Amino acid sequence: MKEIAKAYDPKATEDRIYKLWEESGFFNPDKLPFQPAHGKLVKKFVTCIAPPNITGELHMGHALELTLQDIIVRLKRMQGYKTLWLPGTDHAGIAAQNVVEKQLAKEGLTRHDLGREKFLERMWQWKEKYGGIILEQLKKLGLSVDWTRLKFTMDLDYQQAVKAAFRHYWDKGWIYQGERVINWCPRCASSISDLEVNYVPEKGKLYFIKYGPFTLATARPETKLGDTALAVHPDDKRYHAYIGKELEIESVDNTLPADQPPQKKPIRILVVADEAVNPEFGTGIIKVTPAHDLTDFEISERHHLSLLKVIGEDGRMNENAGRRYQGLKTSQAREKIVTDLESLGLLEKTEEYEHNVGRCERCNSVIEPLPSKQWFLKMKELARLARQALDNGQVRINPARWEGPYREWLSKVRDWNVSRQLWWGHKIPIEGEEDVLDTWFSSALWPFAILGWPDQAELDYQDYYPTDFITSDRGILFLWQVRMIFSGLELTGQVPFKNIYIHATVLTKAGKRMSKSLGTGVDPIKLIEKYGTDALRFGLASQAAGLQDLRFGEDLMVMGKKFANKLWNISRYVLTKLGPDYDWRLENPNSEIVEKINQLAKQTAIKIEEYEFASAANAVYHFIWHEVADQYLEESKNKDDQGTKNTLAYLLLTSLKLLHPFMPFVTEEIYTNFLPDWSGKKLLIVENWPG
RNA sequence: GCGCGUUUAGCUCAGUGGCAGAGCAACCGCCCUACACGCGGUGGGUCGUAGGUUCGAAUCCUACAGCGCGCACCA
Repeated sequence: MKEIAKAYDPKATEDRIYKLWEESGFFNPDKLPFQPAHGKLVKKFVTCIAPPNITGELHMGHALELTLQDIIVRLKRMQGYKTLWLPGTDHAGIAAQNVVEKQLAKEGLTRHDLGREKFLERMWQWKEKYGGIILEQLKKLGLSVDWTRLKFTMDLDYQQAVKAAFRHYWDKGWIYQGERVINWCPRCASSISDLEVNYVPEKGKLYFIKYGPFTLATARPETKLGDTALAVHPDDKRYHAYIGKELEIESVDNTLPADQPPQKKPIRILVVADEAVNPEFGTGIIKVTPAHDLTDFEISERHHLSLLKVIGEDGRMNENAGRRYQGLKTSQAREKIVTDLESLGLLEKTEEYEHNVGRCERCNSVIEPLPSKQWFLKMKELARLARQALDNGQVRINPARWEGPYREWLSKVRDWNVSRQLWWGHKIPIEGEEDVLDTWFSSALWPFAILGWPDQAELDYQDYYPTDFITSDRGILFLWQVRMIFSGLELTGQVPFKNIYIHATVLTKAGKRMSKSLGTGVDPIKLIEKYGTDALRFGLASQAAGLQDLRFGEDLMVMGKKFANKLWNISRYVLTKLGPDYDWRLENPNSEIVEKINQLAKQTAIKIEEYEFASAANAVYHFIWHEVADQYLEESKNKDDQGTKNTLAYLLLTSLKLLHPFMPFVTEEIYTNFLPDWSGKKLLIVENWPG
């Protein structure tokens, strides 16, 4: 028997043990010592690594998510399931491109200076470097993923999947090109998704402008130049007489040069009735600027109004704004037109006002809604499929409270703008088309694209699709999970996974969001260096209770570290007590505490499967520490009979198994390196789950 | 505006109808040959507020408040 150190040392252990697992091949389900002949279901797990962030480092949210997933994966493997967890990275279109563009900016360059080809080379270099760092960090977390199947969303075979999916939608007639109002980021020079716009409250002004007989309130007077109608609520009696009429009103003459004094100009404008107008707000009448407001655009579609684009994709007023305003930034144009209206007596008053301004999630620029020629995917049928999957129980969301938002999102979803004016991504597979697809279009194919789809004869696809489970942060339920569900249903005829677990959000001790830019981020790798991976994993799991967000403090790490050490010393004691000649080939001994730990094993498995991680972790902690160590071990000190020895051996072995999903390193280290060899001993990672 | 979550010991949180719990922190005593990353012990809570249901409420219902979040609006 080897000499066992007095304290557990994660640093001397973790990398060595991880290598042992990798060399064993057991992360690969096809190489497991058991194959599914023994009648159990083939069980699969598939996940994607969330897109790398700016620095390419994992954050605490990843650490929690991946730990919980690995707990389930390891449990399932020990239960004898053929278990696959396939690692990979996402090319993260706009986010990744922005990072590299920022790098370039430091060198005084833009992507246009490099040209498309050179720029993409830079992107690939960046991907190799930071994608690689992320993958190393996954190993540090101890994740039991199958590295032989590593995927990237721009691998060649993945590109084939993207093309096949696009082709499928195209053949169905669901892809169309349209000049529609979308969220435009002038800095990224691309359309962005509704979900990537952050609305932040900002102080602004509300301008009350005279429109003939009415006074209208607007926060964006410069869009007045793009007005094509006025709108009131159909039930608003105040304005019944005007509905359907075309009014002649005074406006500002935008054809004059900027340096001349402003003059009035008569314009004609139609009044329409539309439900979208809130009669309570302001004067109950709105100006309709279809080109630069999403709501207005929808009103214009209902009433077949024309669309006048006055703001260009560079965020400046264009030729339609008239030569008086052309070329000005929207903020400058706003000042100018307010001054003009004021001197013409068309501005009634100005009020201070707090409203929400849409900003680009990636670069914080103010979003300009504007009409743009983009590719769209019709969502009606896809949304129906996704809703149906939840209704008929094909897919379950846990905690169930997320079902409401899921349904709500689907009921309101607009057609999906799938084109992006970026360089980094999947090119839209249409002749002569320069744009790329929204990152989420390819991410939506992940569970089946990684298994060989569209080639349905592919063995992995046949063996491992559909998958069973995915876990995720709440933030990407709509961006990702919903889209995987409808893509899976439409393209493969099956839900891509049966269960979604939405885990808690990791907050700072003060209850704030963890964010690198706010300086409230915590680096899990640093915690691992300080406390060990097992401590981090156990600390997180012991607080992962589902509904409640997790306020993170290092005391959790302390608890985990102490517990790993406690287990280590329980092992030292038991091994010393049993001595080198003890015969480990034994059946379950009969005793009360053996009954109890077997029960605990059953309960623990059930709790993990029901995502009761904290409850599972704490029950195991309490039992091992207080019942096994404080009571049984203490009592055993005065005993020397065979029954006690057998019980001690069984308790140790079972404790290692129970804790292995939570604390894989210390348990495997004790099992493989300190337990004597006996027939039937293998790696703990593929030991059978007790009970 | 609509909705969701949350409020329990100094801190972070379990506990979902039957005597208030854990970890950390605090205090007292212990290096007892597995572990001082430990052992034994102590103190500490009107379970957010008000009402209701019940033999019995931290737990179920209603209202209110604080904190957090989602969706919508954002003219």
